[in-house]
Amino acid sequence: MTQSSSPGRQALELADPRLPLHAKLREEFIGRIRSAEWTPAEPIPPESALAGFYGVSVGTVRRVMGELVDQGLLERRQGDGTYVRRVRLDRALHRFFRHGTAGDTLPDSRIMLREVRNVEAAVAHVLRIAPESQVLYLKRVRSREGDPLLVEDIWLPLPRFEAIARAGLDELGNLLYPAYEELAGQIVGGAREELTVERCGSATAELLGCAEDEPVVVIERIARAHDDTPLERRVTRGRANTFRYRVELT
Amino acid sequence: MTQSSSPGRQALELADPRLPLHAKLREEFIGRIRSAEWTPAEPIPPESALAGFYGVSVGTVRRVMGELVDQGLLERRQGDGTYVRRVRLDRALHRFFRHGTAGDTLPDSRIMLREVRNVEAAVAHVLRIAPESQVLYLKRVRSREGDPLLVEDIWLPLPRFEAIARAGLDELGNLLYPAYEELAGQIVGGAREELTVERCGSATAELLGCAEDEPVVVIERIARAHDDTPLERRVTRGRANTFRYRVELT
DNA sequence: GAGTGGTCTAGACCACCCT
DNA sequence: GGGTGGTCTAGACCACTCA
Repeated sequence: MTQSSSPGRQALELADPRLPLHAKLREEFIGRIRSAEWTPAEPIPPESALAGFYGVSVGTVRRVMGELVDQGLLERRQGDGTYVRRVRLDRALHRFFRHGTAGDTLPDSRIMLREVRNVEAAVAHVLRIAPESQVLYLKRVRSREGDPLLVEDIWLPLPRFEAIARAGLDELGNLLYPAYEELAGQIVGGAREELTVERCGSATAELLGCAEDEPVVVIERIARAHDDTPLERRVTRGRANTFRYRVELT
Repeated sequence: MTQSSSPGRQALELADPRLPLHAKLREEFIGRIRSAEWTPAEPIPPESALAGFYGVSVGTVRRVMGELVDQGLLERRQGDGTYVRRVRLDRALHRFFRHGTAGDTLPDSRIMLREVRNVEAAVAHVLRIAPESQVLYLKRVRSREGDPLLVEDIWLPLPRFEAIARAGLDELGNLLYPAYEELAGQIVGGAREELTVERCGSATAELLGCAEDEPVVVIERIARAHDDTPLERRVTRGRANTFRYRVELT
């Protein structure tokens, strides 16, 4: 603590000096995640190394790590290391569409359309890209046991996702986010979803096999990188009578 | 640590001895909350006292307290004490009904009907009471700026909530949970909510001032005490086109 | 001013994963 | 066996709240 010129002390002073140590450390760690200096691909440095580097005790590092784990940014694996966590979509709203007796099996997905387009104004706005940009548009239908369950519209900014435009449709498979990471090097760090209800349009009605005025649940998602760059715009629709969302209040 | 006969050691051995100390302590503390030995009305004993009583270090007590705070069971007030937390309904689903330009102001509520009834089978089941029981039924309309926004059906088991049946309607006021605690001594510790969509029935349509086939969002709630006893069944309905629910995924 | 929770340290020992 | 995270201790000092 007398070594005021150690590298760690120096780095942490960038934050408000009135903040407690653990708060400064947290800012520091979040910065490394945002800047993609730490990625899910490999473990971050061990707690003892970080403590030494920043000139703080291991207990303080552990405390901050624990907070970031609780917050969902990091993931600890005992005996192995601590990793930046991949986004977990267990709680994504579309998982609350239920269909018949089907359990938690993943629906099959089929990409009906993939094309490069000029971006619509509303999509450009939420993706925070220029109005004259181009985007990759995907239309996808997810079904269970042959019955259509969900219809999805997906917009990806170009050229960031050019690899997805070029990839074979079989390479994209059932889950898109791993493909974003492996093919385009884009790591999704989080997402916001909004649920509304509307009456089914004719196009959606045909794909879902339902009446035109039947209520549908609409889930609008914006997925972002750890540094908050919008990565994907997605709108998912499914029949409202197959939807049941559960939440615990404490 | 050599005092194996201290009162604390004894008490903690009730749990699985292979469990780490902090896990046993957590079970112990949760037990005291469930049994209502600790209530929101007064602070729980200070950390130092608990550490002494159980024969563990303050750090271990602090760790467990922190976990219970994160989990929403406890609430710390620096310089004052630690309290059992009252349930927080900030995230209750009905708060995502939006109406015109109105901000976050609480809607006015009006109790249209209050009566003692024989319980319906479905309600008896979720309240876990006998099928021949009686319940207190409330019908409530919540409005903003004079426009009806939500219609609520509420069932409370008797005789547990007899005080609510006898109270003046003005004593119940806008918020029911404080009334449950103050008048009937029933402390709500948590709740589960489920969201579905249905078409508006004629009775609800009249109260909400909308068309009969218009989609409505239905929120079914079961509120429970800390010991898991079901306390309240509530069904809330509002027009689906005023509903927008937002969730962050991490 | 007394008592509470909040911060931070230093270090011992354990449990787990890898190769 | 060597390194990682996990548990637990003991104690110093600070910041806040309340009477």
